[in-house]
Amino acid sequence: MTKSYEIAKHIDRFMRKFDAATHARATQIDNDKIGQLGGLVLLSIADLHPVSLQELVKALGRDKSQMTRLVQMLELKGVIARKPSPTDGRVSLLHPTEKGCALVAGLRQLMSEVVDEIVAPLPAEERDTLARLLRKL
Amino acid sequence: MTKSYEIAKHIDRFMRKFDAATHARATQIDNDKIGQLGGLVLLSIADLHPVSLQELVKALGRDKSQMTRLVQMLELKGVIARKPSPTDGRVSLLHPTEKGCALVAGLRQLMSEVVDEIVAPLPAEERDTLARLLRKL
DNA sequence: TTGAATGGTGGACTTAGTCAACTAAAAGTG
DNA sequence: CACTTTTAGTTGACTAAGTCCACCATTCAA
Repeated sequence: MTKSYEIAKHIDRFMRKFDAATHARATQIDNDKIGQLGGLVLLSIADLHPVSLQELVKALGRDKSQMTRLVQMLELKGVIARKPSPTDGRVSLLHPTEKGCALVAGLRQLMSEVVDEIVAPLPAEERDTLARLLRKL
Repeated sequence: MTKSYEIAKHIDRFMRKFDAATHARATQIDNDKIGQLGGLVLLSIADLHPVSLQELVKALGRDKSQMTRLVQMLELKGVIARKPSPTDGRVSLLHPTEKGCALVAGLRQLMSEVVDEIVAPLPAEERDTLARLLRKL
């Protein structure tokens, strides 16, 4: 019987490994220094655009004030832009710029590599299982 | 075919969920404000003691300077103590105090609850699979 | 139409994480 | 043995991430 709290440690180590691996490679591609989280936000915007700040907050589970500042930073660096929502005067809809799209392509590539690398010790079948389980949660 | 970088997002969401759940409950038990990471370190010390700082660094994948300060904080709060290693004049070996042990019991309980809760949507069999896969990585 | 809910912003703060410089005790090598 | 190199740990200074709260402006609902 596995002590259930051991899972927490496994997850923590897994995450650290992931962070370390992305961080190590990111310097080559992250010329604008949008950072780890900035990259994640950019990827989400690319996937969901046009998307509101609130939707990003829900998708990524971060605080809205944090998201405000991340989005401002991304806008400043010119990788995303916003235009006012036609139906709601409060929201602006976010979308990647051309520059942003180029970066997104690189990030996706990088992410895939890192994931593949970390998940390498698992046979293909178990890899799929892991992905499926994570998706379920 | 799942885009492999999607896994990264799943993992991120999973972690956020986990953090939120522990954070929400921790306030009830964490009277000394040792914090999220402090709790993790304390748990590791309880599992591995007597343990050196260096071993903790490896076990948790954090920076050694960060670990120094976390350990200092835990010592200050009286949940762990250190005694010099008899065989190596550089290292001090860490172990939980009585107070620390009591806290550890609570933390383990809390962790288990959170894990169980998050993993609840999975049937028991898949839960085991997930634990096994994480352990492999 | 007024009052509550929602989307977003800003300030101030705590916790995490990183990097480099530094001490002191091992450990390896001639 | 004297020497260099490693290793364990500490400190300072800094950046990134996360939290909490007060605050507008718009929209929605009684």
